[in-house]
Parts: sequence; structure tokens; C-alpha cells
Amino acid sequence: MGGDLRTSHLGQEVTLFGWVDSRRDHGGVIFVDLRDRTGLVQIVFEPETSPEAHQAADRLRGEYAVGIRGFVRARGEGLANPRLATGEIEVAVRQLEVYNAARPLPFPLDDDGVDENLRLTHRYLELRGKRLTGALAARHRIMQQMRRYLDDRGFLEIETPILTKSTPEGARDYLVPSRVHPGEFFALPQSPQIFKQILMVGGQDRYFQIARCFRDEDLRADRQPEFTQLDCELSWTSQDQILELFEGLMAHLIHASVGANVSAPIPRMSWLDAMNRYGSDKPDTRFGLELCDLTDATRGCSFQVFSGAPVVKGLRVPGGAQRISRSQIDALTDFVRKFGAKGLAYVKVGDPSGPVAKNLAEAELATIVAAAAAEPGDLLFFGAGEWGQVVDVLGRLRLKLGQDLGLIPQGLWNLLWVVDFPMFEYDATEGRLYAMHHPFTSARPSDLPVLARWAAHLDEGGTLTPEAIAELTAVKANAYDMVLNGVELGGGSIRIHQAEVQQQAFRLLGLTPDEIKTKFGFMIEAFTYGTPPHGGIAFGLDRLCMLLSGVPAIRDVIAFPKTQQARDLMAAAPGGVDDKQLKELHVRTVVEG
RNA sequence: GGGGUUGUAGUUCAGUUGGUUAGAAUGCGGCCCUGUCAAGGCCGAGGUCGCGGGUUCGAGCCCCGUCAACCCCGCCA
Repeated sequence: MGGDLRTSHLGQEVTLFGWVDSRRDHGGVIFVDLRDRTGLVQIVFEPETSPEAHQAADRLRGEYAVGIRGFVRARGEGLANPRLATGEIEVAVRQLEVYNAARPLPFPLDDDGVDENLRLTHRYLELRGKRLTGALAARHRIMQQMRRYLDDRGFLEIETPILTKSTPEGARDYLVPSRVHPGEFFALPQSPQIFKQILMVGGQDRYFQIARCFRDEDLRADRQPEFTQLDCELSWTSQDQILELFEGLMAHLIHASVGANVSAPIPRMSWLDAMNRYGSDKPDTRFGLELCDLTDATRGCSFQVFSGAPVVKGLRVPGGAQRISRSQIDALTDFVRKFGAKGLAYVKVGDPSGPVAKNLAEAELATIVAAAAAEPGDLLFFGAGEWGQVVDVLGRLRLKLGQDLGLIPQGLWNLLWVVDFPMFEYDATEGRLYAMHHPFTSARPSDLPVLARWAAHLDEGGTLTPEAIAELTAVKANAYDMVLNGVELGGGSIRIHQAEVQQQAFRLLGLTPDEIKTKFGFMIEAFTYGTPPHGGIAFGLDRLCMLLSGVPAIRDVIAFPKTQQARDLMAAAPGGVDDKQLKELHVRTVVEG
């Protein structure tokens, strides 16, 4: 293609197709940069080569779709363009064909500043730009590398249904009404979870799929309602084997994409450690600024906010007393309020006049400073309250400070496994347990009796007592997440493969025996026919491509993304449908207002 | 559901304390030009200041509402 031409092609007769990227008309000679997916090449129209082509080139304009025949020749002395890969040569045109003229574009290609609204409406034009062309090519290569890596290790790529069944738990489903079965609906898959486990029952012992998933939840820069996962499952396996296999895959992908060497094995951190040290289950380990525990140091101190709190934690900013101004602290206080903090206590180490320091005896302050290993000139932020709230707020503050103070080194690819997740979270408002990973995740063998006992307790009409909640939230799951630079790339677990244990898990999550039967009966039954132990993992392909391409949003690695309001501006979807279609589907709309 | 940012020629932006005919660059159109490469020179066209309402003698600017894009909270097993 045009962008591939080099001096090795000198003298060759070539046929090129592409778009007019720019046109420089000198009257007697016309230069055009011809662009295709591979890049630019200069083509030259001159009367000496072809009077017809030269004359026809007069009406060329930007983005005309054209084809040319011509011959490759060297540029004259001093006329090479070092900024083009093809800059040593040019193509003298003998014949020009204009396939399609182009109206002036609504915006210039490759201009990052253009309103995204406009770019999304004309996505076909934005796709011609280097940015998207490069990102899509990178995504293609990542997918090819994934396929090769997994194929080499005996995995089969198998497709699972898009029209499937709504299941409780998890995100809101996208629903598809059934024409044949009035009043019934398919759901689009939030992930192929159940199908891939059934594939294991079906003997397809190493499966993968680059699978489209659908979740009808609100969007973010890294969240689209339809997105792609690399979804994997294998039988006769262990957590260690899975971590090893997939850290190998990720190291391979990072090396192939950005050339960085990630040394396997990658570090593993327990969920509890991650929460305590980084205030996040997906810690960004590219920088320090770790949280410290000040609960003991503040026990019984004179400052009621600390002494009355179940947990007090600190975040020490070295030299922060100078680097962070009062107005910045005010802004940070507003920041943490968004996450439910009542305020943001701080002391400037060595300065006893601050609002918090004034409330503490000298010795108490000294104890706290020592516990935080803080030095004069440091700024020490505090979080006091329930453990989950405190670590969450300080974790978010840590990330913000890391960004604001420029503490995050670029060019690092810090991979991390987070392991030993709790099996359940307790929701006090709803009075029920939720699966932290998903309901198919297995527990550590030593915890199985705990599950069995409380499931039986519920079966006998019992309720979730405080004792049950305490014991069950202490249960650890065989689950693991992979984190890259503070972004959750993927996660998985060793699954439950025994019908009885799966029933217990559903019971503990509050499903009635009837619900279990209607929603998951086929799965439970499948587990009674010789199910291999199995486990798997799924990675967010869009996020991975986003990080490896260094772009700020997954929209930038998706050919046709949706807006934050979940619209496709180009296709103008969603849109209304005919009454006839609705009738066939046995659906009536009720639009308020 | 909530908080925030943005919205002015095709595009990116400027527009003073509310004051006459809303500017620049780029793009677009015409003419000139045989070595440019973001070509150059001359000339020209191009505006519902997102939309609706209000305040005012007077609104791009102030107020209220609304729409859209984006960022975030909630939500996303």
C-alpha cells in the first residue's frame, strides 16, 4: 500500500488507492499526499508525465477517494521529506480516477480538540484519523496475541449465546422480548459465566472467548453498556495454575504492545492488605503514600473525633506542610465529602497551632506522629470512623494526592494480583449478603462447614443472625483480581463444582429454594453428572487496550462507542419502532410525561 | 437520581463593567504560480452567540429553565 513504498520500489509501476490528505497546487505541478491505512505517500501530477492527469488533479480536494497509476521515483536532491516514512520517494501519476468526491469535512481529521459530539456523529470520518486507526490496529494485534497464546496452550475458542436468560444479582439486564413466547424475555449476557462453566461440565476443558457483554448501568470513561471480555475457563486446575497462565499472557501482551518487560511472577497482595495499605481493592502501586493505622495511637486521646471512632487511619504526605496550601486542603476536604467523609482532619507535623493539633495534648500528638513515622514538615491527614469508610476515603485521597503532586511515575506497568477476597459482603440496609465476586465462587475448603451450617440454619427457617454475619463475612473466597497501574483489568475464581455447595451459596445469598430451581436448576442439575473442578478468569479487553494504547477512555479503542447517555450519535440509536413491531412482540410502551 | 465543566463562523478559540457594524487563526470558494510537503501570494464568502423565557432603554455577557457532549458520585455480582 502507499504508506509502505520505499526506495526499494524505485521504478516500479504501482496502483494506489486512498484519500487526498492534502493538495499543494503550484499551477504547473500539483503535489498530493495520498493517505491510506498505512500512511502517506506524495503523488505528483505534472504535464510532462500526463497532461490529462495533471488537468484532472486540478479539481481534487481534501478527502476525495481516488485511485492512481504511476511509477515510483526518487525525489530530487534535497527534496526528501524526513518526516514521512515514504519521504525518500514519490509517485509520478500517469492516470487518475476519482471514485468519490468529498464535501468539506465538518472537522479536521486528527484534531483532538474537536467537540466529541461532532466526532461521534461523524465517526466514519474520525476513524480515518491516525488516532483511531492506530488504536484499532493495536486492539487487533492484542486480540491476535491473545488467541495465539491461548491456542498454543490448548484452549478452544467457543461462542456462547447472546440471547440468554436474565439471572438475579449483578447489573441491570438488557432485555429482548420474545415474539414467539408472549410476555417472555431474553436477556443479553452480562458475561458468559454460566455457559462457560457448563462448557466445563461438557468436557471442553480449556475454553476462551472474546465475548461481548452487556450491562445496563450508567457509563464512565472506562465503562460502556456493551464491552468486550477475554473470557476463559479451565478444568482440573488450581488458583496457582490460573495465576501463572494469565500473568504469562499479560506479560506477553504488554511486551508485544509497548515493549515493556514485566517479570513474572507478578506480586500478590491479599485483599485485606490492599485495603489497609492503599484503601482500594485495586491499588496503584506505582507510588507510595501508603495509609497507616493510628487506631491504637489515638485510643483514649482527648480529641473526641478520634477517640470515639472504631478506626483511625492516617495518610502522611512527606513535606506536605509546605507543598499543600490551605486552599488546597479545603479543596481536598470538598473532595472527600463526595465519598461520605464528614471532614478532613490534618496536622502539619511540628506545628501545634492547627485545628486538630490544638485538640490534642502534646504527648498524644507525639504518639500519633511517631505511629505515622512522620517528620517535621510532613502533612498528616486523618480518617476516623468505620473501617470500610475510612480506608475508602483515604484511598481516594491517596490517589488524588498522587496525581495532584505528580507522584505517579509514567512508563511503569505495575501488575498485581489481589487475592484472598472475602466471599460475602453484608448490606445492612437490605439485611442480606452479596457475593463479592459472584455466586459461583468457591470458598476455602476450611470454610465449607461454615457455609453448610448457616445454609442449613436458613433452611430450617432461621435468619441471618449477627453471629452468622460475622462468621460468613469472614469466609475467604478462592477469587483473584488482576490490577494494572490501579485499574482492575480482570478477575476470576475457582468455582463451586458441587451441586450441594452451590445450593448453599445461593441460599446464603437469600435465594429461596424455588428461585434456585427456576433460575439455576439446569446448572445445579449439571453439577450432579460428574462435574470437573474448574475455574477461570475474565479480562476487560477495552480497558486493557485503553491502557496499552495510552488513551484516556475506552471510547477511544471502540470503533462505534456510545455517549454517556448510552446513545449512538451516528446511528441515532436507540430509536422508536413501529407499532406493528411492538404488537408482534407483545410489548406496550408507557412513556411518562 | 445527584454534583461539576463546556456550548460564539465549517473547526479551534477571543470577545473588557451589559453599550454602535461580534473578531482572529484555520478551513472553504475564486484567481495566480513547475518542487512543495501544514506550500505561497492576492481577493472573497461565511454567525439563530446551543434552545426557550426573563431582567434592562439595551444581553454573546446578568437571572431562570432546558438540551447536548464530557468528568465525577450513586450504580456497575
